Amino acid sequence: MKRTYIENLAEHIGEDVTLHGWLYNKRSSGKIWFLLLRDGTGLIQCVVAKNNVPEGVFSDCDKLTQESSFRVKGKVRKDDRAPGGYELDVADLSIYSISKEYPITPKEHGIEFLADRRHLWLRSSRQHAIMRVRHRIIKAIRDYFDGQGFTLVDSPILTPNASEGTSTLFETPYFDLGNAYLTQSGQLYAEAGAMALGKVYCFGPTFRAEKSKTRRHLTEFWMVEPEVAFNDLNDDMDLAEDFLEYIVQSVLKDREKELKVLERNTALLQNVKKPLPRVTYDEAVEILHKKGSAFEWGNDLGGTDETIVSEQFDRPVMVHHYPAAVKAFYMKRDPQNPKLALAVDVLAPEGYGEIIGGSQREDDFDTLLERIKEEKLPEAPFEWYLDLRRFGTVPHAGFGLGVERTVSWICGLEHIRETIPFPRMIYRLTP
RNA sequence: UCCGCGAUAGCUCAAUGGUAGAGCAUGCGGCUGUUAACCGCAGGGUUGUAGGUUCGAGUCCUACUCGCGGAGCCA
Repeated sequence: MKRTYIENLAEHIGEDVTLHGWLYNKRSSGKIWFLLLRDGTGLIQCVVAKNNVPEGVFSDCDKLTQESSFRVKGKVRKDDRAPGGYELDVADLSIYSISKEYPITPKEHGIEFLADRRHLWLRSSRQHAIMRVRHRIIKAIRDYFDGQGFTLVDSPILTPNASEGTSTLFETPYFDLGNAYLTQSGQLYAEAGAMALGKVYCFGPTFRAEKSKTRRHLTEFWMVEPEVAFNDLNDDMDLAEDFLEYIVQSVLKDREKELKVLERNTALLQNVKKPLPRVTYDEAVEILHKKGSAFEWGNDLGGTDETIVSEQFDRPVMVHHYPAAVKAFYMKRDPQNPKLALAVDVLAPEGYGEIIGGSQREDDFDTLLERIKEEKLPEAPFEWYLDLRRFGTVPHAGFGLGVERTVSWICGLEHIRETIPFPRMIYRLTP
């Protein structure tokens, strides 16, 4: 008999099917077993009545422990008592493997215990839902750019230098060429791509060796970075808001069930539509002062400041024209006011903070060289980057979206460590 | 790096300085509609480590280890 998946059972009502999976939980009542089967696509309760199955099958049910694997044959029945709406009346069952003392019980566990068993924790319904949302977000990202005529130009992971100079990077010996560093951003390479192909994006893992110890940080995370030749800051913001709307609406449309498992208030996500509010850094500082903050002009917005600003809006807010001093060397200064950078951060609502950071890039050779010197960066590794300004430089802009922060926000999670299958944090390298 | 909190059964947690306990999980028994099922019985402990105070320390003190949360940095 051909295999059927739980997510497709609606098409098989009244039919005999064979399901393969793992035991999520079971209950018994003397001469009847209720086996909750998990197959990766969903959950279904299988009902085993002693009188309806061959000799031996009923006693096999007794041997099944949590996460034991088995296959089961039976008839699909619609049942309003079942959480999924369907049940399976079992005619036969055979065991693949008996699981011995599965550590993650259907009770509460501490975070360290679960993190140590991340490889098993992924089987639980909450983690299952998060991974499904994550996948849909990544698909939306690719669909969006592919559908807009962007070309994927992946940046290298091993790089000779820091792209922004400030962060602490992971270092590794590289043959006779000294040390290589794990990339913290593909942006500089994406700029080269944009000059070659016009509209590009890179999408891959990035690494930060900073000892950040918060619910918003990982040492290894995924970032998607579009870069567009001839775009200015306003074009950049237009792209960011259109992109974000597409991602959120795609998830709402295709992952309703998963968001329900996560008990996410989707009303707040429905709001994520164009246009997103745009405020200047100056206006953001005004908001902070109005709310009683002692924030000083010239500083970067901290986590708490971001939360106060984003609380004033019912959807993500774009903060632009930051003080140049707190932003990276490659960001273009505002011609109207050289103290400001043509930069934008998109802050997610509900305290989730910065999910996008972007800017128009410095396209003038002399100015860019000056910035590199100001930041005391070594010039040699940036020679290729300066070439982009030597040979047909044009205005261009782009941004980076942090995938895990986006997943965390859309799922409404407490901590970013649940957004990636195997999180890497300052004190966690395993499993 | 700095500040705060924590570590007791496999797990989640209780225990006024005076005999270390419960629920879940595990094992055995009962139940033909259970929904983190329920009922009965049983096994399960070097209280993170090392010192100290005390007649007596899970509890008080010191140091260390590990973890959690926050700051800084950032997506």
